[in-house]
Amino acid sequence: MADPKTRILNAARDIFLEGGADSVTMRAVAERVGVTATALYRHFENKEALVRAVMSSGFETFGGYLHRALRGRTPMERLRLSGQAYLDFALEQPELYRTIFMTPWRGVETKMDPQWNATFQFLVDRVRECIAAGELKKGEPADVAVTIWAHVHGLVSLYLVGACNFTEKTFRSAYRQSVDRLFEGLTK
Amino acid sequence: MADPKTRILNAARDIFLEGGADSVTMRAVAERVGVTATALYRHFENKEALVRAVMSSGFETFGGYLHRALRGRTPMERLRLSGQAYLDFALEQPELYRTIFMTPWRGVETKMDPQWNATFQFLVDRVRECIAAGELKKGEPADVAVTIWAHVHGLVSLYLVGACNFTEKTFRSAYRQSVDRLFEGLTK
DNA sequence: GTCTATAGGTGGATAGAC
DNA sequence: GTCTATCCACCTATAGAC
Repeated sequence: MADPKTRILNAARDIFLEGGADSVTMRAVAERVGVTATALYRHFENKEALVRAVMSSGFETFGGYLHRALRGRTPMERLRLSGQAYLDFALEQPELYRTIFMTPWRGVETKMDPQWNATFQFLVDRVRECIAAGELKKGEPADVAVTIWAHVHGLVSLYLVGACNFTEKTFRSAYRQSVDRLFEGLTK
Repeated sequence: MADPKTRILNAARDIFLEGGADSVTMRAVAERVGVTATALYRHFENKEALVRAVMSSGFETFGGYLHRALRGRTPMERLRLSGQAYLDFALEQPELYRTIFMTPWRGVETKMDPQWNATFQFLVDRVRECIAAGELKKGEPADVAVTIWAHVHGLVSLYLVGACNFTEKTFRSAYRQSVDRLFEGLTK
């Protein structure tokens, strides 16, 4: 924690989580660390580099959530846990979720593309093994994965944008119900 | 068109559609109209009022798209056309779609709430008449409506955020395919 | 590594003349 | 209704002393 660069990164991440991307300014980050804004430039080339570092660490956080799903013992349980992890991440880290999944990526995309692909690939793998096990209808795993991802993302993002006047608890139940409805069509 | 207020509103809307909400500044709008920034304050109390007017007109545009769906002759056709209209709006007015459906509404919500509710109610009505006609499984219309809305919104917003490397054409086909998959579970 | 001083930019908003 | 002049707030970033 003595490492100045780490302290800056953590401060930037905290500010980001509290107030969104716009509230991350060199001044604000510096103030929280307890230095002046110019000091930051010793550790990050410019603001964009700092924000990129914050996002990258956020993506790793997301990856950690997803990874838990691999504890499941059967393909279907791993798929179900993936949906659970996705929901948990969205509700526990809404600002991160918003930035990763609800904001157009201008300029930064090349840097983040591998992480995006890895995420999607994870879901495709979960779907593929369910199809192989005969638990899901036959079909192109990537297509089915898009359907599932879009569905859970749609639910989550409508909730986060404030479209439904749900409390978190009622939303969790609506989420489960809606995903179940989708799976009625996907299973048989 | 002689009406200065209308000219200002149109200029603001154009700038908004071209560059998103952030690019709407009093200076930029004034320049396009051909006046100075201070002149705008004769017609709009402040920037927020101007942006609110832009959003409100955007919502009416969306309403126009949806309204076309009522031309359908059967409940199911009206529901199908609603999905079509939603997709058309998203692809033809992406900046508007992003703002209405993908941006958290801080402060402005009270003003827009009625329009939000009207939109959701429209979909609930389409679902209800399909259930009544026996075309959709029995269930709470509002719940089913959320499922459908979330699904199409999820597809559209993943596309708009750049998550899938689809062209518009391949996306339209993926959209149709995914919605069909959902309806396999909803119909029977 | 961090500071002070400072340059240079964008944006919202008001006062008062015309 | 529109202008000029102006203020204020806030931002990124650099130069050079310590």
